[in-house]
Amino acid sequence: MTKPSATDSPEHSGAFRAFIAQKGLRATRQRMAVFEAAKSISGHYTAEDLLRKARALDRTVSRATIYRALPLLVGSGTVREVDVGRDHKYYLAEAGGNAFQAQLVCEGCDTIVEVDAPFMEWYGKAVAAKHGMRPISQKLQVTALCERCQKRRAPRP
Amino acid sequence: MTKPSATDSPEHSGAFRAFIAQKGLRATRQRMAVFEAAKSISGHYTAEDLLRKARALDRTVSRATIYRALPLLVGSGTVREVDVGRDHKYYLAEAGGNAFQAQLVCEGCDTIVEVDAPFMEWYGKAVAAKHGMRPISQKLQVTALCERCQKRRAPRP
DNA sequence: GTAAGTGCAAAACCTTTGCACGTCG
DNA sequence: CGACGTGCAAAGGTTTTGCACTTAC
Repeated sequence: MTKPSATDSPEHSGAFRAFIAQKGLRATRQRMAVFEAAKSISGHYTAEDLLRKARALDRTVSRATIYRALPLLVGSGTVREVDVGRDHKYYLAEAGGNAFQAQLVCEGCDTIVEVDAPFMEWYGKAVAAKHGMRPISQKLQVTALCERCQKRRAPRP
Repeated sequence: MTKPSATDSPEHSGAFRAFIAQKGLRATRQRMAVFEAAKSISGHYTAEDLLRKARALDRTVSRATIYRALPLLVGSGTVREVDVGRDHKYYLAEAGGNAFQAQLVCEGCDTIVEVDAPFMEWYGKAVAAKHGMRPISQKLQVTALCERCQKRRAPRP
């Protein structure tokens, strides 16, 4: 049943290798381990999660290397950074389609749901333009309670 | 020319006094100084800014008191918290009209512009409902470059 | 060979918290 | 008086950084 997963396809690192080469950087063992780890995690994860995964591939990966590699992963489009104002940032493997996405965050369990919201992109650009500003990025975040958390916690008397 | 400002009207603290009394808390000298300071600052400010202003009114106000008072100011509707993912949070005296506002943030100088975006509120609620979640709050943030920063920094070769 | 990269540990940074003392009601 | 509030300073927790050693190219 398990059809060949894309996770272990070595050629997937091509774009990333090209990105770092073009910047005059080096494809070190640790860097590539972080890259592979980042691609292998599904859903949102923290820097600490990534460290664990990367260490499973290469024991020598340190926390500093994770934090130094993350901007490269983001810059190369491998990973997206998701900051929902929690104590730590989240990261997410970038899907193929680059549709603009909003984040639905459950206040009870911190679960994050990515939601396509193409209209937001248009709206954000319009707002920036109206103020004479050149738009760079936009972010819509909806805090809510998921079904499970609605039942678990009474909304307070 | 200077028409009587609302800043020094003592009765403006009424709502805040009622809020803390209703919670069984006390209207201490320091707490009220922080309140007055918060109302006197126009535009966005940090906790540190607030500390300076409050100390100008009452030298005994400490940083801890600022951080302990801020949730009360927010809870009473005196102040709005604005978190745009920078190193520190910003605060803003709550205006009368409670229209939903988006934040336009200049990436170059960190200036924040509040923009009315009532449609966003509706949109956020709809997104949450579509996923069976009960909406609590939403936040739209547009990162951009203001005119001055567009000229100052070349977009990098 | 040499400049970039790495691990380690300490630093940085805003914010929170423990404690003993003050003070509002 | 007694609980709530305060100042001080130290702790917290993620991310960054300085330094000497490695390593990719």
